[in-house]
Amino acid sequence: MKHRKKIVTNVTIKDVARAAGVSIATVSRILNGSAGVSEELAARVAAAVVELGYRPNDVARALKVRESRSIGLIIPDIENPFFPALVRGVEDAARQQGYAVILCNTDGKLEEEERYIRFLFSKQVDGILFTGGVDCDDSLGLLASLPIPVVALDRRAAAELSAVVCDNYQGGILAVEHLFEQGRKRIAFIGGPARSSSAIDRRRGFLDTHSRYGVVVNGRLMITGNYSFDSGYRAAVALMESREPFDAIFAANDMMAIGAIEALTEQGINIPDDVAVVGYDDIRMAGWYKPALTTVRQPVYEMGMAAVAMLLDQISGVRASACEEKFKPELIVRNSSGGREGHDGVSSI
Amino acid sequence: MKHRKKIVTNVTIKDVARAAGVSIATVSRILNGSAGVSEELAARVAAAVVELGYRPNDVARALKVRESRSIGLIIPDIENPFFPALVRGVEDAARQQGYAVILCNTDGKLEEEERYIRFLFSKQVDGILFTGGVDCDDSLGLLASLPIPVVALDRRAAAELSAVVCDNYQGGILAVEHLFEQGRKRIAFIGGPARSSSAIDRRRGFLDTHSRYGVVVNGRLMITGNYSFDSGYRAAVALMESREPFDAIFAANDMMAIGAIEALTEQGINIPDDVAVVGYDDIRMAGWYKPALTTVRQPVYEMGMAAVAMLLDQISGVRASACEEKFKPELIVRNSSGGREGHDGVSSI
DNA sequence: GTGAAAGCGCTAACAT
DNA sequence: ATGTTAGCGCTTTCAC
Repeated sequence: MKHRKKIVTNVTIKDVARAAGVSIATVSRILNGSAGVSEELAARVAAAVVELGYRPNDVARALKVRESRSIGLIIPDIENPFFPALVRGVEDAARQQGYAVILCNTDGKLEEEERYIRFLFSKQVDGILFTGGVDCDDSLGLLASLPIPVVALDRRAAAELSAVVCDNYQGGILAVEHLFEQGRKRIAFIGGPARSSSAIDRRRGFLDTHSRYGVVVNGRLMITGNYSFDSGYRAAVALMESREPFDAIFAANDMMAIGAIEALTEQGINIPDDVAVVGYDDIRMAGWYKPALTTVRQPVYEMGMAAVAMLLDQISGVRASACEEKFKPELIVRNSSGGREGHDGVSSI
Repeated sequence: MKHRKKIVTNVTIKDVARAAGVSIATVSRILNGSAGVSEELAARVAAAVVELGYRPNDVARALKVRESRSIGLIIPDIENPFFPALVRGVEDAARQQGYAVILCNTDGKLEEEERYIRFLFSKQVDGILFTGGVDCDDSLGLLASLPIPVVALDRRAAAELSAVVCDNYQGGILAVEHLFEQGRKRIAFIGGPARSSSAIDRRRGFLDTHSRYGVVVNGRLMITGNYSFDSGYRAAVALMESREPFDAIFAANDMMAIGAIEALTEQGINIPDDVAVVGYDDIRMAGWYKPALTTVRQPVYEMGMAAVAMLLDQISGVRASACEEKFKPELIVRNSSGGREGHDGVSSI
């Protein structure tokens, strides 16, 4: 461990100016790379800076220039395996531009969302990245009322807000087409919360693909879950108890798919021989699970990065109007659907 | 969506004062709940606040009182399944006290750690929660040189820093005792990075328990990994190639345990009949994996909360000197070690 | 009980 | 090219 002087009192731009024998304006100019400063003074100031261990006070700067170089990131729950990659994408992009990201977990609760929105506003964040819960319309209204750029993540653009999403409709199509190609005809659907835009779009993809293939959907094979393991488990139990025959399940996320598989397996039903299962998201566990889960991948990390880029464009005024960036989902075929990829070993990690 | 007025210009304490017909000092007193303000003025100010939609500017307050009510949280990688629960614990505790948390991913790289430490210092965070990489001694030195409270997380307290840890030595003991109780005698060890304090302590628990049971350790059964799935996989391959007989593996984290099981299973080795496996951490996947993983759980969420409590104590000056809080690990018996818990279904979720 | 005023550390006119 | 100064929004003495 290198020895370092303990900094006791915060050293300010004033101290640097005194030490270098210049005015604070000159120090500020040099620090900010403004043009028109002599080599000599620049050197003297630079020396004083390292000598004193000076670091600019960002909150003073923020107060002066009305820009905190920080953004808020509101998500339901970092412990939900869908979010870490998203957060990492956001953080990487933000850091690259010198922005701090303040993380906010709301559990999708409206009151927490609004609490955090106000909190972030007080903190003077330059923008907010928002992934709300199912009933986030009120929050979106509050966001729209604030004079801060906002981009919605993984939620369809509402009102005049920008958004970064993945094409959930297309994802639903991908899943069902794959199942049809495997020769499955009676596909059960375990959906997400009724009002969630992602859930709605995936469901629409499911239904439309059936029409397009001329297959009639059995409504009793459609169940609504809430994206949790438990709801997937319960959905599969309900499916079995209904005694409606089915040879496949498309679950609107991986957690529910895994929950369903657990329930099915406990009853001696073989995956994929008896029932093929396709999930959604391609969370990390999907590749390790037995059977390895066929799923629809969203480029979550990239979406996080894109959202930051869009937000910063808005902050800097490059982009004024609301816009939507839509990513393409990708079908990842593994064992649970009986796809031909076969055993999914270490190579998939 | 409720209708809300779009706030165009930021309204300041001055506007509120004018609207309420009082001085800004009075507004400030009322907002901060200072004693000695008349009911009447308080009401008038409160009315003006809602009328104008006023929200205090935290960065001005921070500049004035030299306290930003934000803390930095430095971790290697939020995508590592160990960290989400930690981060959530930190965030929940921080929010409860009105603190914002700035998330920083370093990938355990020294340069990123130092970059972020300086960044956070400039941002005037009131304290830093630090989980460094393997070689974080330099970072710890830098941290110690700053006039900001710091608590190390999941790392043994170095220098004069406070720390929140889990008893890794005890965890190692738990794992090995369990394996001995299952009648296993030839236990392989897949350890973490040589200089990581957690890895060292778990290893020490492994070794000491052997001595205590009078079992001599076969050095060729001890392999060093880096906490990744791949390194666990490779370790198991090396173990098999060594042709040393072994009937159990204690891996210093769950990812390596799972990697090892994949490698073993591919060679037709049955878990737990041929080889019992115990992991460490109890990441979420451990309960879902097949076979469900016996592991040593750390109370990660609680550790995150405790770290915030300790940090805030230090910030407020309640606690001046460095201290260490050590949590107890817990053995979670599942199928991979042949423990008697039997099938681990939905109940474990 | 209330107000006037100083000043936190910085940037950006403006003046020289 | 460099210095002087006002002021960002707030809290907090200090007077009254």
